[in-house]
Amino acid sequence: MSHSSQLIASAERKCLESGVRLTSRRRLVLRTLIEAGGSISAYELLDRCNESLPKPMPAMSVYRILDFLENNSFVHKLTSQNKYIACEHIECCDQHFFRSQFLICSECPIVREIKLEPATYESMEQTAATAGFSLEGTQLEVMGACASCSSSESEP
Amino acid sequence: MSHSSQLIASAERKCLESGVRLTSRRRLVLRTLIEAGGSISAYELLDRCNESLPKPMPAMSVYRILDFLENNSFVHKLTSQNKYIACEHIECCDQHFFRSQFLICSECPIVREIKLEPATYESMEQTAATAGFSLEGTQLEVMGACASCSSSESEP
DNA sequence: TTTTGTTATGATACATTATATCTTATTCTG
DNA sequence: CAGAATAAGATATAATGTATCATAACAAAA
Repeated sequence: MSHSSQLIASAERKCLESGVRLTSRRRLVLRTLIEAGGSISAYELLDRCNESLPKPMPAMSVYRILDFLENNSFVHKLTSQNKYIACEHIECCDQHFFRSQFLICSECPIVREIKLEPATYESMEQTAATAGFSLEGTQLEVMGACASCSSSESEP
Repeated sequence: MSHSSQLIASAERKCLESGVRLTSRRRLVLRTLIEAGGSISAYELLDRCNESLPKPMPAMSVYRILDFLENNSFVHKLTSQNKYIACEHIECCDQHFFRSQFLICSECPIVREIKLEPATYESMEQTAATAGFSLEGTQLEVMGACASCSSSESEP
């Protein structure tokens, strides 16, 4: 069973549990995004989906489906990039019980979703409090160089 | 002297020092953004600028000018919002010597730019390192409720 | 001070990202 | 099956941002 099929199966299970429908369109969008292996734009995703459809789907559908997939934590929007990425925790026992931090490589398409350390979050929270702000379900997006890009940085 | 004039004067001084030109268009855009008192979109900014111009300026100009103002640290782009905001440190002795954290109120247009605590940054850096990422000049944008919105939260 | 090069802006077209809205199809429920 | 609810299609348009070529303003050298 391929990696993506396994993830789709998990998503399927979660949908059943929560009583929402993972229709064939939604499955296609999710699978296509998973197989993209990184973040892509909604229109890029649309194009790739349409390659496997006899009749192209309108852009509106992709946005609606992305909405659904986001609400069900199968997909995240990288707001700083206007791109979308499959959640790295589709197979986790439960929905996200922690906050995410996205490490976005500025050289290549790699994006890693990692757990935002509670200590980091708490210290941000405290700083915010000094300005009278109380943070809300924060998704952190930070730029950087991934392992392979930072090692090949100074090559010919 | 009004608050915005004071800031413009500081910007003027900094430009002189670094040998770049704060032209009248650029001054207008900066002043308009300062007077907006919060974050606004490029087109909103364009419209407001055009109100004080005999002949409207094209959108392209605003984007170019925003580029200039960003490069000179007079303005920041809130990438998660596709909006722009005047820097809160235009009057500081020097260019940004620290990283910024933007606290964006999800209820009202208030945005506060505060210093990202080095400890917070370092702990993020460390977490990132476990995924092989090295962070690059990170601007943090987080959502929350500002002081006045969080206090009036449960009112009629 | 004219000429020349650089920087800034104008003008125009277009690309990209996203939403509104009305209609049709599909699926669920009684 | 009827009717309700949900999902998807179709179409139009809004919002955000960039490419590119032409012109204007300014600065520095001749």
